Amino acid sequence: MESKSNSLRIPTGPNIKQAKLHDAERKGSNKMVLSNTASSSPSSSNESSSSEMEVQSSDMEVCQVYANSSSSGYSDMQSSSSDTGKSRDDLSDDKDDCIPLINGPITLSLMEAKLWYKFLEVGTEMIINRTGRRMFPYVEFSLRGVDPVGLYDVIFDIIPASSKSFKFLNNKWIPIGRKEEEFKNYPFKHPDSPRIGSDWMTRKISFEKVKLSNKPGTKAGIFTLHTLQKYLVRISIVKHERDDELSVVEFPIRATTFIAVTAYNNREVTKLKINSNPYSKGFRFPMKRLKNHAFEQLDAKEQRMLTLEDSLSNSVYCHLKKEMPTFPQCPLDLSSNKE
DNA sequence: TCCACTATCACTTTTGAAGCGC
DNA sequence: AGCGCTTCAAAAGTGATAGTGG
Repeated sequence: MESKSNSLRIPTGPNIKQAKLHDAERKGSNKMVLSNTASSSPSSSNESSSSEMEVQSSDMEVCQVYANSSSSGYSDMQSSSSDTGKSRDDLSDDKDDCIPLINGPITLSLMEAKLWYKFLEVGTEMIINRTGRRMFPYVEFSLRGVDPVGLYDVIFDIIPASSKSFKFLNNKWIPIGRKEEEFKNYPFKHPDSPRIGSDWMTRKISFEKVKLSNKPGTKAGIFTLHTLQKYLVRISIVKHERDDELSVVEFPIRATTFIAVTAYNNREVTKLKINSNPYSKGFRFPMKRLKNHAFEQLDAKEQRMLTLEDSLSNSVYCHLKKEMPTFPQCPLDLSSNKE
């Protein structure tokens, strides 16, 4: 077990506990709660003990999702994403979605579950490239039910979600053939690991800076994936026991299932990313870009032909207007638009 | 010809150093 | 000297797009 590096291997063997999760699931939540039950499953321990293990779609059904009745929408995304130093009381607004047991079942509350589900409904795509591309949405969660004085590592991993590779045909992803053999990836330990349980429970745990690549490498926090294959995120809570042994509870998060691509295939995914990712604000007003660049390169006749109406009818902005007819529900951050 | 992939572009946000006042 | 605030430029992020190559 390597303690200093962020790269490590999840131990295998009888100490691994697969999180046994209920099958209830409700959508529309802005947060998702995964909870293990008190008992571990011997039959599942062997199957889940290896990071190389392939998780079939049926395995994902063990994920439990509780609903959050308070849906905060787009405006909450940025405010919640950057705050990792909240006190326990500050996190108490999570209680509707958690089983607030100390020393009881471990509970993991995924933030932005509503956003994750929006992507999941259209088929989440994550861009991968040579240098590594960040995930968006990224994985952030709070933890409950761990031993307050126990020492824990929190580990992020990406595992296959299907034995197939996929192709985008007729506006949907369809399975074709078998997937390629997986690259060797090492689980990524949270930089703050190890910490005692009470520390983990009083903060949001974020893996914002994890990157996805299609070029094999050994840099911590960059996962090498195959394009057109389906993956999902698995979080492991590793407890350091007294006798130097480790016990692990794993949370494969079905809502994070995505297909790795080098360019977006589904226009709906692109629109969702532009709407919700702060770095993509530059694409929310395509007329501005058109005016500044391509438009200037046209001659006068072409400029006249390319009217405002024509360009708007093909723009992302137009799609947004159709989907968001009432201004207050518009996800665009108009206040930050200098023009 | 098709399509996955790459490099580059213009844009925004984030970050950190520098400057300033108290 | 130390602290807090503001400003500004560089770095790092985004999707779009044209070109490349298998």
